[in-house]
Amino acid sequence: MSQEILIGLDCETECAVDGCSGSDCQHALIPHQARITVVGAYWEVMGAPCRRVFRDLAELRLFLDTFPELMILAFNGKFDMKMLRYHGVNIPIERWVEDPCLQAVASYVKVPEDYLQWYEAKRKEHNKARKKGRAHREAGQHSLKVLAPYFLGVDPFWEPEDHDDDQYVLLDTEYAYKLHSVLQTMLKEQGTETFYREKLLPWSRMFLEAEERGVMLDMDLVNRGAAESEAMAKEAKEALDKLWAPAYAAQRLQAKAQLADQYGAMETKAIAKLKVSTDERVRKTIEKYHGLYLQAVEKIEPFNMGSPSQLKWLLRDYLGLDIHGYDGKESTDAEVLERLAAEGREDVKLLLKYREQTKLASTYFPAYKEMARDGILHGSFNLATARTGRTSSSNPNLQNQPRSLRQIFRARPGYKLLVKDLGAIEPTLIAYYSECPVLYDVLAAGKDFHGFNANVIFGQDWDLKALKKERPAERDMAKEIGLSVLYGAGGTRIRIASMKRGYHWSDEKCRQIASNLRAAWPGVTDFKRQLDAAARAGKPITNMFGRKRQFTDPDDVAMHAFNSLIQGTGSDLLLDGTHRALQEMRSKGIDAHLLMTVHDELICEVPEGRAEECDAIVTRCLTDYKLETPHGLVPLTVEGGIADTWTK
DNA sequence: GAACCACGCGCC
DNA sequence: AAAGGGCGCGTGGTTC
Repeated sequence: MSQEILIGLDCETECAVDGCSGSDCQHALIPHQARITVVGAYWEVMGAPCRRVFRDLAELRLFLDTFPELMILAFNGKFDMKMLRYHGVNIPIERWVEDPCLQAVASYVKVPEDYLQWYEAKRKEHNKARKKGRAHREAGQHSLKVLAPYFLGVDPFWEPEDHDDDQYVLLDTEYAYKLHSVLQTMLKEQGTETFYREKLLPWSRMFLEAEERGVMLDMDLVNRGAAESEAMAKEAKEALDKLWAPAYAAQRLQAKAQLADQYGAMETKAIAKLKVSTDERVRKTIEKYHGLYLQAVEKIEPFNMGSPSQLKWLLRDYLGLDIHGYDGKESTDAEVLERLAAEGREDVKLLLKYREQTKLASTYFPAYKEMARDGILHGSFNLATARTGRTSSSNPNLQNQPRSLRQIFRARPGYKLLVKDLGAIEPTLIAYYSECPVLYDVLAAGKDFHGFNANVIFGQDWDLKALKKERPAERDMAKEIGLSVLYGAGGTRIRIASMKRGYHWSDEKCRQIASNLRAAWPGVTDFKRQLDAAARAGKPITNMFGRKRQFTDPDDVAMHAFNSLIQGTGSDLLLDGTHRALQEMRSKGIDAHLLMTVHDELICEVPEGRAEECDAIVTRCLTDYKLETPHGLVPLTVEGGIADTWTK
């Protein structure tokens, strides 16, 4: 058997959409809207560098087929693999075995903040000097642009004007290849290599397949919904235009007066400057500036209710409304508008409706229409963006889809969607890490966590079993406040939550409630203190999956260490469980696919006939972690089930 | 015209 | 002592 050899590959892509001229065009990132211009390859034989450039993908395919001992190293390989596989180079995902980007994610030693800032300054300098070609975008802490100069000590490098330059693609590939061995040594020393190899890499492969599979949309619903939201937004706007016509007129008058002042001043100045001040010259000057004034009046923009600053003027200055939020700051956000609407402002109700519908009509429906190919939406999932270790999603972001639109996401014919989410995962993990006896008791005994908080907040001793039915409003408020305080919120947050519901509690009372809640979870408060101290001392914080994060700025620790640990662990637990479930389903010959994850939720597509079986496997894999504490195991729970669409 | 920022809002 | 955190995207508005 021939020995495996690592080969670094890097794809350069460009926008392949006819007539696209968008400056912030993302098409080069979307397989079916991109073209691969060139692929660079770099490897070493007995320490000697070998380089090769492929412009013909058939040639690359032949090359890879001919040398099966070549295993692939690629920086953010999910992207390159996706591009290559989409464009006909059918590389099995198992052949992608190294990814320096994921190594950098696993490493708790990061590129320092001041280096990033230095690089940022360099980048801006370069962009300014650039004559043509695309500007360089901000480089994140896990980008090759930053990692290579920092860890390899090479100069910052920039893409050439002609994008398929041989030298450039080879440089990229070589840096990725060399970065790999530097980081490999680092990860070994840190004890993070296993996390990289056994967790991040398999997860990234898992997302590669999820992205390739994509999720089916009900395009009839999309088209209907798009038309409907546009119509409703238009309707709300027209009604508002009528109600606010006097305000628009006033704004216009004000703008005209301002222009009159402005041009009047210019006119006076010009007349004063006249060398020969004949009546004729003066008359001409006046005519000139009056003409300019009239031109400017023509150009006065109509009132734009999409502009927060204009809205502020209308609501506050013209209508005389109080637009202070519960945090004391002026704003036109939903919180302020909802208060005004509750006070009976019909126009503000319409504005809220307008906002809601324009959000759908400008953000979500267009994305479905433009980004779905053949009715299938292929989002992208990123393991290297969120500092906590959560995944993020983009192009489009599948993790912020409005609940009201989720029926658009459907299972393919013959399949079902298996939608499962981890129940109260964050309180569960807080109980595990903090070993707080009270929190453990509430969760282990299946008591009502929010009801418990309601009693603390209202100073009552209500029956926990009956509270959900008898005092839903109080429980709902406790849900918001209790979780917030557990995550670190204070009195301000409580004031906001209570004022929203019509309470008028003093700052002092709110601070007292926050303090009472912290005292109600003594273990949590202690643990947070200890964790903060460790983080401030620069100690890397390790979670149960081997993910490590270090804080280098002691001032940045407040709340971050704790939230990062909890969020990151929740995310890791979901991904790990999902990955194991998929392996098991595949090993049983089930044609199951992951479609997406949303932090504590997964959506799989499973064959109709085996959906129950899959449900059982997923449920078991998500709950079989042993969350041991001195008081016993903290139970993990899973909710959700089998459906045709993404709804519960 | 491009880059950047603030705001607002969808989700967890 | 006090403090929620994490994302991506569209729009308006400013600046170079």
